[in-house]
Amino acid sequence: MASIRDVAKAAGVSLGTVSNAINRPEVLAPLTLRKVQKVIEDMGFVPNASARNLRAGRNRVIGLIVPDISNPFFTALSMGVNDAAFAAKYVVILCNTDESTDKESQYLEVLSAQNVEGILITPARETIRALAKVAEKGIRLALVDRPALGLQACSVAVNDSYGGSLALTHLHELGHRKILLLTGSEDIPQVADRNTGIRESMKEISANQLPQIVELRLDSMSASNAYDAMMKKIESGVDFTGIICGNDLIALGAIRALREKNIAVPEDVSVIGYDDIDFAGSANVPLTSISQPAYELGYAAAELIISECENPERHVHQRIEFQPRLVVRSSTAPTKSHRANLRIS
Amino acid sequence: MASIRDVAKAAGVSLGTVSNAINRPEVLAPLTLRKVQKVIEDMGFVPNASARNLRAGRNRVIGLIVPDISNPFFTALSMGVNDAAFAAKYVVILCNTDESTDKESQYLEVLSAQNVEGILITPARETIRALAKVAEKGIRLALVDRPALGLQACSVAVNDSYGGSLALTHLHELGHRKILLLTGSEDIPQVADRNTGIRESMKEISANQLPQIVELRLDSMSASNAYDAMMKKIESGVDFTGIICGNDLIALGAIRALREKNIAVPEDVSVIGYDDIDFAGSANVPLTSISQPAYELGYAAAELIISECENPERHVHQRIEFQPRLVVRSSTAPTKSHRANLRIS
DNA sequence: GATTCTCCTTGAACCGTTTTAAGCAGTTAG
DNA sequence: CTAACTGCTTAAAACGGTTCAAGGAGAATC
Repeated sequence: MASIRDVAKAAGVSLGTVSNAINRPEVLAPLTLRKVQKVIEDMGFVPNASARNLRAGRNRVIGLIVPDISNPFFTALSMGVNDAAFAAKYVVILCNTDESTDKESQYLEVLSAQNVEGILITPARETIRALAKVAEKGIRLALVDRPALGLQACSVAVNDSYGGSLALTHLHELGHRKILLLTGSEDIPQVADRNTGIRESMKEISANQLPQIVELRLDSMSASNAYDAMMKKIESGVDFTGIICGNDLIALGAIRALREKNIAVPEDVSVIGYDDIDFAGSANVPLTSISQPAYELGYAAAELIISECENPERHVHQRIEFQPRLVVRSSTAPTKSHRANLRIS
Repeated sequence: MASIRDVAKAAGVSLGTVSNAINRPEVLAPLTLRKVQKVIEDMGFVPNASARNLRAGRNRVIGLIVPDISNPFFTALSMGVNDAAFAAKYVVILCNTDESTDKESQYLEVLSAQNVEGILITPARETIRALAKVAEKGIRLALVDRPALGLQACSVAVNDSYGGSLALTHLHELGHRKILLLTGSEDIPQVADRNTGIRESMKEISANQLPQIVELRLDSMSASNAYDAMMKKIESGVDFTGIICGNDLIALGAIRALREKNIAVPEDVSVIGYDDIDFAGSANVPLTSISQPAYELGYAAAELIISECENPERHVHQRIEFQPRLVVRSSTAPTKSHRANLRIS
């Protein structure tokens, strides 16, 4: 491996001059510059990042910690992060926690040992303490899809409360009065926020139209888990006409269970997902969902943290909020009685 | 940020002793060891990875370069890599090339500047030269889903030729004699290998049953691209009863186009995908597909390269090959004439 | 009591950069 | 003619670890 010394020797200049050729070409005499550049080119010299980082205290690496990369929402998000990082010549270490707080804190430690410049994280649960510890070490943080809750950090999020409200309002307008909420643990802030949104929009509904809501919490927000839970639920009776799901994967799992039990979607039961993943449109029953700009979320978050890294003193923490959007497809429909009512009126 | 010198001073020992406490605890007197460990604990000291790497030439980082992380096949693969790396206390830098050779070589350079210990790559096209250059710099390589072609490197792959053969044989057995091959550029080795497999199994078919194959090559193996191409193709006439797709996303895009043109799948046209992504089962028309053990592929590849990094002298390059598997769902069916024949006989 | 052996600990060299103060040659100003 | 300045280049000091030869203190051997 060629080092800067080898280049210097080959070019007949001092090592400092080579360094200048790389980092501050403007201070060199044009002739020297060209000579050195040629040698660099010829030898295929690439500066050693570790040495560089050691000296400069920077390494152009950021970490991204997500709960489940196989969830297309996070895949899209991570692509946004990667692209923004690439554009700024940064590199991303991807960490997948499987929604385990244990793995999350282990990754936090690994990343801090790696001396990454910043960490983008979608905390699985309440892990403020572990985060605060990392922040103490001078590693910059940005929270993705989650408010900064007292931490000195940027955050990028989707207005989940509004998203929950969108879902409920949609089902309500279609006449649904018995709604199943199929979601994850309330420890997950997004889940909690959406529930808040749902409750808030309940307040705006007149008492005689008030829907009744039953909650079913899943340990893990995966399709297979949702399928299992749903199968059980159906066996113990279908006392709902609409389902609001914590994400699209849950919705897909639920729909699979409903179909197997010969319950038609959306004729018998309407299902609404969340995230609007790429597949939502080409699913079995094309999914009505709440669309979140996942890629943009990731891109914005990466830009934020990189700008903080590049310019720490000028940086002010900020919160960027994206608005979710209702995408109506075929998995939701008016209830039978609602259709009848419409016909009458 | 505390350095090893601060720890040494606080513990009243030399800096070398602290280093030993961290890396070779067995050489220290138990008393000294405990004393130093306590100080490390108290100060929350974390060794600087750059300095460590600079000196030791190791950093427990590997790079993973994939053409399209939003493709669930690669998402699963990357989870396998991540999990294997995590288990070995390694960390993964994920690079997504969008199938661009340009981006690929840029990432190769970035990773080599970062001094990663190894690179796992699924080359988008023929990029042996760029790879050889990296290998020259002493960075270990392993090829994923692709043979090592003359490079001194491990490789992990699925028997693509057999996969192609599976697909063709399946359609052939269902009576299909006019088959559309909807795939990516033949520059992509996987594509080429599957085509080879298809050709080989053609040889085993008696001449009077020989299917006729038309190829349609896509620039990019995405659903939307397949949709567009398929729409055009249909408009110029449907002279096929079966489609073999380069991957499941292509299959989904194609099916969407077929449905929009009121061509029933599988009644009018059978479609077979490749990869058997999670979503294949809950698609619009549950997809018949060739299943590849993506997660295992990634896991095996990461284990291979990590073992090479840990034990370079004892390591011998090897090639692990997984076998694909046909998963029959609802997107393929016998042709009408084949059904008639069956009834007669 | 001197010599050898063990077991720990230490000091110093080194990894490959960036950075800064100093040096040098030629120009300009006084 | 000297002094100050300009424009480049250079040597040397970090950065924070790892590693290894060498040293020191006891214990064991002769």
